[in-house]
Amino acid sequence: MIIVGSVTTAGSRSPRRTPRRESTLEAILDRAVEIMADVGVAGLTMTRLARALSIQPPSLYKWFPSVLAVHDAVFARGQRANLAAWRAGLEGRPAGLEAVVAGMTATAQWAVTHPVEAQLLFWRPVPGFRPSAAAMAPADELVAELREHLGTAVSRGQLAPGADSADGLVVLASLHFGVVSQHLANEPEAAWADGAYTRSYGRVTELFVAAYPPA
Amino acid sequence: MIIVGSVTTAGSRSPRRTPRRESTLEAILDRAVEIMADVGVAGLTMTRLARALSIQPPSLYKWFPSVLAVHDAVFARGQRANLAAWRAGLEGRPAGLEAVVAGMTATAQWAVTHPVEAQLLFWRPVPGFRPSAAAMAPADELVAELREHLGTAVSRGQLAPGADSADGLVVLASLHFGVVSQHLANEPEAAWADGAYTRSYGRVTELFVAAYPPA
DNA sequence: GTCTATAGCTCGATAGAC
DNA sequence: GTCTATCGAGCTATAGAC
Repeated sequence: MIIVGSVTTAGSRSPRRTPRRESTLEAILDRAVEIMADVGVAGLTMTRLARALSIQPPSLYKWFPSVLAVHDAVFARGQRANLAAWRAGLEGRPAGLEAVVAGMTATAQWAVTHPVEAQLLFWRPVPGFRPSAAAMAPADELVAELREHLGTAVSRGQLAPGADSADGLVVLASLHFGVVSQHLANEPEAAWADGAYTRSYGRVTELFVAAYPPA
Repeated sequence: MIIVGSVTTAGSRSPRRTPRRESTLEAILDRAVEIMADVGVAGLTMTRLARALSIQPPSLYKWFPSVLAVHDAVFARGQRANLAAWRAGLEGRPAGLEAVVAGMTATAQWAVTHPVEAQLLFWRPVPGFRPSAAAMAPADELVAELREHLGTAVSRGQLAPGADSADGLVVLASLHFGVVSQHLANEPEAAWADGAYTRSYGRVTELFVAAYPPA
């Protein structure tokens, strides 16, 4: 009775989502992230995870059908958290450019404080791992909301037309992930306020406005 | 008699660098890169490498003392090639901004056409692998030359003062690696002219000029 | 849902013959 | 500088008792 794999048995009458089960799963994923922080994102194994949980490896297969399913679950939880950070960041901000700036900054800060998840989400460091469509869904939502706010910014004259096009997203993503990637690769230990790259994150939005200057 | 490891025995009278030996080493590294392309940068193993070379794993230890030494050799060769690409790119260009643009574009193109080496050089995808100082040396040279050209650009009034500061390098690196990282993570198969990110690489330098506009 | 036992594989690396 | 043989370890995953 596996509920975490990509295929779930429709119509099963087994209890799938009890609070108890949910919190156990969370604890397992917490440990998995700790291990990835220790030995690298690609270094997670069922044996190591079991050892960290003080259980035997076969017991893990009651929760996850394979080690890649664990990766997928960490990935999915990371995407949900990143989306939540984005939404929390723009909460209370007026729609448009201000919301974009606040939201992007919030996701950048989330990435910096969650380097393991960020590597898993934004690079491809694990051979053989392809995130499931369900795990990717929050990312699609985030992009849709971002694009909506960019459209608002354009219609309010805060950005030039085209800022909300596919091209504009490419520019914004390059600027954003440029800072995040450089931080993760070169000074992952540094805090947001201390990192050479993160410290100047504000330039990301400044330069994006420079790329799409309002009339 | 290992010559590839980080420690070399000074004063040995054995032939260290015959052309024959050199070309064998190149062939081994070529295969290593092929394997990394297949199974991921972190998926290189001595066993797989030996299999690809149609030799037995113990034979490999005559050339490399460990699998991490192979990683280091691929890394070192990549850094040398990247530096060569940079220098070839700015050859014949006038010193200053034009040279910076040409050189950066050339290294970006090198990275896109050598995704395996680029991942190894610019991310940290292999648990336990730390490049040796010798392998890093070409990167330091490149940065020094880049900084020199930025200084020239400033003194010629092509960029605002500060473009050649540590801060300016941070901005330029973020812009540059933003495009490269997004390309490698999202559309590594796409050619330079076809990729959504690489196609607009020209914006990198445009935006850098926007960040440090001449008076 | 935990365990023991185990199959079957791959791995890094070494010893030592040729 | 190639090989065979081998050690000791790690790994994924399954079978089946409790």
